[in-house]
Amino acid sequence: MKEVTLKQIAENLGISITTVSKALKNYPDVSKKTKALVKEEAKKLHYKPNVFAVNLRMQRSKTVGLIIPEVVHHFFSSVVNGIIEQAEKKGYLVIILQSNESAKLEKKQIDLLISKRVDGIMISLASTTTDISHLQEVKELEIPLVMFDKISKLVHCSKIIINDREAAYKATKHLIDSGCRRIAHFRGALLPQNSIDRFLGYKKALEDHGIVYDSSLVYICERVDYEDGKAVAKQLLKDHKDVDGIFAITDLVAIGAISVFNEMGVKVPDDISIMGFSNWFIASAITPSLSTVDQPGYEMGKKTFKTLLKEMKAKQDGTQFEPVTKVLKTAVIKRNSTK
Amino acid sequence: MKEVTLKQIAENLGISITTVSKALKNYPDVSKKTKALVKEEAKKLHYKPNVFAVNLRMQRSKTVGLIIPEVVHHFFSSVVNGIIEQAEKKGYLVIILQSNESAKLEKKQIDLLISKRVDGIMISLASTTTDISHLQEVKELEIPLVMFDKISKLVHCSKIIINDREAAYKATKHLIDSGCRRIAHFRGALLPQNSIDRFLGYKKALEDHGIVYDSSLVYICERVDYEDGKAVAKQLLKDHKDVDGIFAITDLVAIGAISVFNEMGVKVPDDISIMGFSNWFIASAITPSLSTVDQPGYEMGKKTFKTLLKEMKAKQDGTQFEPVTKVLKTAVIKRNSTK
DNA sequence: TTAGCAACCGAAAACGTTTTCGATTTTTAA
DNA sequence: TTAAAAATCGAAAACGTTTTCGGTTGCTAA
Repeated sequence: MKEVTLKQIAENLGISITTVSKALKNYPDVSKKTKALVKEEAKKLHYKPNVFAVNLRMQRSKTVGLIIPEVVHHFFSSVVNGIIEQAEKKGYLVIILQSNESAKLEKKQIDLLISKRVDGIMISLASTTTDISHLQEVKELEIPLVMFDKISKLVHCSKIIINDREAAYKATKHLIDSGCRRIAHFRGALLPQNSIDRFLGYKKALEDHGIVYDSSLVYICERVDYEDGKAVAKQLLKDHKDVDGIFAITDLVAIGAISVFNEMGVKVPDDISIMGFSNWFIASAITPSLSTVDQPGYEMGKKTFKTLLKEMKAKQDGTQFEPVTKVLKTAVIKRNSTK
Repeated sequence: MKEVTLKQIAENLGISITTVSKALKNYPDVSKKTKALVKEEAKKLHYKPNVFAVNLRMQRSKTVGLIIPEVVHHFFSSVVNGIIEQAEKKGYLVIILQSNESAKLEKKQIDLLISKRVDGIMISLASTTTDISHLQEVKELEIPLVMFDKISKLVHCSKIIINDREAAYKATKHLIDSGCRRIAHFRGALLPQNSIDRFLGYKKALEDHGIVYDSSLVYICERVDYEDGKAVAKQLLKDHKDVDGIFAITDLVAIGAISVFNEMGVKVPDDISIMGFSNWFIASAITPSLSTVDQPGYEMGKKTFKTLLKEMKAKQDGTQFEPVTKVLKTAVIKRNSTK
C-alpha cells in the first residue's frame, strides 16, 4: 500500500526521475518510446501526482476561497452553485466560509484564506463591514480578488453586481403603473449599500411619477427576515389605513407581510399590492404568489468565478489585469401580489 | 515583498533554521532566551508558515471534502452550515462539491478529493447511486469517511442519520390521531432509501391503527419538488374524493399540494389535512402554515464533522477507530395544516 | 580532576515534484 | 570522414518545512 511516486516509476524502468516527470508532461525532449513506456507504467501503478509537492513547487494550490454572509439563504446558495460549477469545470476547488454578517469574523477568514495560500478570493461583504483594511491586504499581496453583490466601492478590484437602485426603481414603478398611489417601503438597516440603493430607487420612482415622498411610510427591518416583515406590516396597519402598495427590500420581508395580511383579512392585491425583491423560490410558492424582481444569483456566481479566473491567469502570465465591473440584468416578475 | 521564511529569520538572528522552527513550536530543547528572540523576530516580519511546505512534510492538509446532492436546498445548506462552523472552530477548511444527484459526477468528485489529498470526506449520496465502489476505494486508502442523511448500508463507515421510517410513522400517526382515516401518501422515487423508509413508516402506521393500506392512495413524485406536488395533488382530486389526509415526503411537495388546494377551494385542514417532512423555513411561512416533521440539518452537520474529526484524530494517533452510527431525533411540529 | 548529565543547538534527511542546464548520443550535412 | 546540429537524457537545485540524532557546552557530583 505504499504511495506511488515518480521515483518508483523511474526505478522500475531504470531511468531518471527527471525523465519520468517530463514524459508525463509531454516535454519535447523525451523520445516517443520512453514516453509510451513511462505512461504505461504510470497507468499500471495508478500513479497520482502528490499535490502537496506540486503545490510547494509551483506555489499555487488550484483552490480558491469564497466568503459569504450566510449559507442558508436562497440567493447566496444560488451564487455558490454557479461558482462551484464553473470552478470544477476549470479544475479548481472552492473553500467556502461564512461570515455570519460579522465584520470581525470576515477579517479572520480573509487571514485564514491568505495563510492557506488560495489562488484567489471571492467575497460578498458582511453588512456590518466598514473597515476594509483586510481587503486592501489581499490586494497588496497581489491575490486575485473579486467582490460580488455586497461590495465596497473603496476597494479597487473586479465587481459583479446588479444595479440595486435601478431594480428598486423598476419595482416601485411597477406598483405605480398598476395603480398604487400611497406606497410604503420596508427597507433594510441604514448601513448596507444595497439597502441604501434600493431605498433611493424607491424614492426616485415616486418623485419621477409625481408622488410626494413621505418618510413616515418607510419602515426599517434591522434583520431583514420573515419576522421583521410581520412586525413591520402590523405596525403599518396601525399607522396608515390608506396605503395601497408596499415595496419590500426582500422576498422574505414581503411574505412576512403577506402572512399578516392573510391573517388580518387584508386582501392582497385588492387592498394592498406587494412587491418583493430577489425572486427566491418561495416567491412563487406562496398564496398569493409574490411579484418581485429577479436577482440572478446563479449567473452572478458564474460570472464571478470567470472573472476571478481571468485575473488568476493574468497573474500567472505576468500580464496586467485591469479590474472590471459587470452589472447583471434584473427583471420585474409579475405574479399575483400586484394588480 | 519577498516571502518571509524560517531561513530569513534564522539569518537575521544568526542561528539555524532548525532552532527557529523548534522555537516557534515551543520545543523543550530551545532556551527561553532564544525562543523569545525568535518569536519577536517572527512577529516583526509577519512570518506565516508556508502551508504548502507543511502539507508536504506532514502529509496532511487540514482540509476536508464535502459532497452533497444539491447546494440550493434548505436542508443541505443547513447541514453545510453546521459542518463549516465546526470545521472552522477546529482549524479545518471545507471543500464543497455538488453531485447534482448524479452518481457519475459523484464518483468523479470522490476521485478529485482523493487526488487533492483531503484529510477526510463527508458525503450524502446522490439518489441514483447504486454502485459504491468509489466509496470502498476511500476506505481502502484509509481516508476517514462519514456518510450522512442519504447513506448506503453497504459501506462500513460512520453514519449520521435520522430514522426516516420512525419519523414517517409519527407523521402519519399525527394525521390519524387528528381524525384522518383515508390517508394518501405522496412518496419519492422507488430507489432512494429514505423514500422507501418513509413509505414503510406510513404503511406501518396505518396497519398499527386498523386502517387498511390502499396502494391506490400512494403517488410517486419522481423529482420531489413543488411542481410534482401540484401535479400529484390535482391527480388525487380526480381519483379520490374521499381522502381526508396526506403525508407528503417533503415540505416542497406538501406546499405544492396546498397551493393547488387553495386554488381549487379545497379547505386545509378542514377538508384535507396535510403533513410535510423536513421543517424547512418555508413551512412556517405559507398559509396555512404546514405541520411537518423536524429534520435537524444543522445538528446533523455538526455531528457529522465531529465524528469525522474523531476518526481523523484516531488515524493520526495510529489508534483503532470503530465506525459509529448516530440516529438524530426528529419531532412532529404541529401547525395549521392539520387539525 | 573527571565522568556523567543536563541543556542547548544544528546538520542533514526527508516530503515529491518541476525545471534549468549541461552532458551525451545520434543524426545530418558537407 | 568529420563537424555541426538535433535529439535525448539526467544531475542537481529549488520549493519551505519538520524531526531525528549527534555534537557541544557548561554544570554537578564524586
